[in-house]
Amino acid sequence: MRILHDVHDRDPAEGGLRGRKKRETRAALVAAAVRLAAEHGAENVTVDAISEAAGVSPRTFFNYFDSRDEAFVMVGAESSGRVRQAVLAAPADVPPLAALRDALAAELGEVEQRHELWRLHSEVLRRSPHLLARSIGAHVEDEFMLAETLAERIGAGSPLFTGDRLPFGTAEGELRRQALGLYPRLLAAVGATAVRVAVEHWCVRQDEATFEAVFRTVFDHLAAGLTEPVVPVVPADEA
Amino acid sequence: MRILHDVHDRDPAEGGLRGRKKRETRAALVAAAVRLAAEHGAENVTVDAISEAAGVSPRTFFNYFDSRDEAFVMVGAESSGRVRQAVLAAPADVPPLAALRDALAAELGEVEQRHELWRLHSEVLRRSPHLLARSIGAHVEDEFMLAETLAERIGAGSPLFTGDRLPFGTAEGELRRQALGLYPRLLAAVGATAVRVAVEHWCVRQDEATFEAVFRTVFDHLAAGLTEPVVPVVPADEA
DNA sequence: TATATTTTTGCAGGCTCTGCATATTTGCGT
DNA sequence: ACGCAAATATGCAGAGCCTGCAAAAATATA
Repeated sequence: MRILHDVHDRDPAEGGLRGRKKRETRAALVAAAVRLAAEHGAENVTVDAISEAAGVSPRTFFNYFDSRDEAFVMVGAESSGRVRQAVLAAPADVPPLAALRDALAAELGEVEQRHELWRLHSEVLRRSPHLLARSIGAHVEDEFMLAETLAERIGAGSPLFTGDRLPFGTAEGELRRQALGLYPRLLAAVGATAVRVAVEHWCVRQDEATFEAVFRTVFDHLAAGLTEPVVPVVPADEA
Repeated sequence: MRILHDVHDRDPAEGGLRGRKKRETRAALVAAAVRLAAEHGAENVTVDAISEAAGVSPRTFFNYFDSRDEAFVMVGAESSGRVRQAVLAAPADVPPLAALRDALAAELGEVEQRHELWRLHSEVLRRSPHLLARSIGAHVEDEFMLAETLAERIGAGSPLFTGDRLPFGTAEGELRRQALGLYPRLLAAVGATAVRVAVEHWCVRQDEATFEAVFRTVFDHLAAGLTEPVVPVVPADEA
């Protein structure tokens, strides 16, 4: 099922010493970047400082990221794959939107507790809206891979799904993108948007409602066709 | 009703020579940037080249944009305001989602013909996915202003709407953002996402359907609560 | 151990972006 | 028309971002 595109298409789950060290270095760079940004403000953190904190040379930094800002934003890199896996694993009779909702909820629930790095990350994004914009754009690629997975889940039978990293921005990536239906694409994009809105809204009003409640409300709105709510959202009679 | 925040909060519709020249310069820079990018590829266009083509100094470029990429992305700057105006002008009995759909459709219809610059712009975004990501993030601010307008339209009665440029990334902007309800925020974000998906899908399959058809299909999906379509979207029996 | 492949690193150099001082332009009252 | 005040444009210096290239170090393989 997997397609080898060229020499650079190595096994992403490489188990050898090489792959392990690469993952460690990437994680170390992200952690250093986020921690330094949380302390000094993102715009005051240089590539040299991040590299030194991670124990590599400044030149190596750019072997891992295309720009400095990317290091501040690549915190949820592994989440994308787990969400796609959960979408595929959902029972067959669950409608697509619900499958997506549950997959996202499960991932967000885990992520919320597991890594304390996420708190710092959201802190950094709040203090640097410039990075929030960057973060949204950075996940466009994830969004399209999710669309492929949803297409497979629905049974649109995309034979193009491979599970490997999408060569975003390449001619071949464009070809695969073309073959995708409109509905899965929309579902993936709206799902990502829903998560973003829920997170933003909750970050700003943490004391008014739990994240789960906000998240569920958002997807209720979507399932209701975005009709105007007659009662203010999250009414008291929910209990 | 308007709130003066500080010295920099000038009248955006300034009619004098100053305001006119500023708008002209900004438009000249955007046009030069897009044209050069369409010809040589965005990554091969320097700030010096853009500035020279627009007839200003390189230093002046950065008085108008925070980064070089911003000039490639600021093509639809005036659209945002017209959409908000159209949302407010919709008849009172039109549901929010439909009002938003019609406002966006009207603007997209005008934009599609008026400026030939848009063709070049989409060309540039296709050839530089890096800029597509940037573009999405760049319109987060527009999205929030739209949310404010939708809140006013719905009658949630946001007394915070002022119509002026939102001071994005400032403490005061955060405060205004907090006071906004979840539903208008979601509606604005999903609307922007819908436009993006429709444009992306249509750009890639221009020969299969008109943009209006794709756009209408997307909003039909939204109104239907994103349920799985039983028939492939845009079925033949539509005619 | 010897060889091939991959990754890291240093270095040179161009480009991006900012702060500051200065010159130019515009708004406005006289 | 003239002059003052405010806004804008410009030049310059300097820090930082990012890339290509070639050599060195680390890793895989035989």
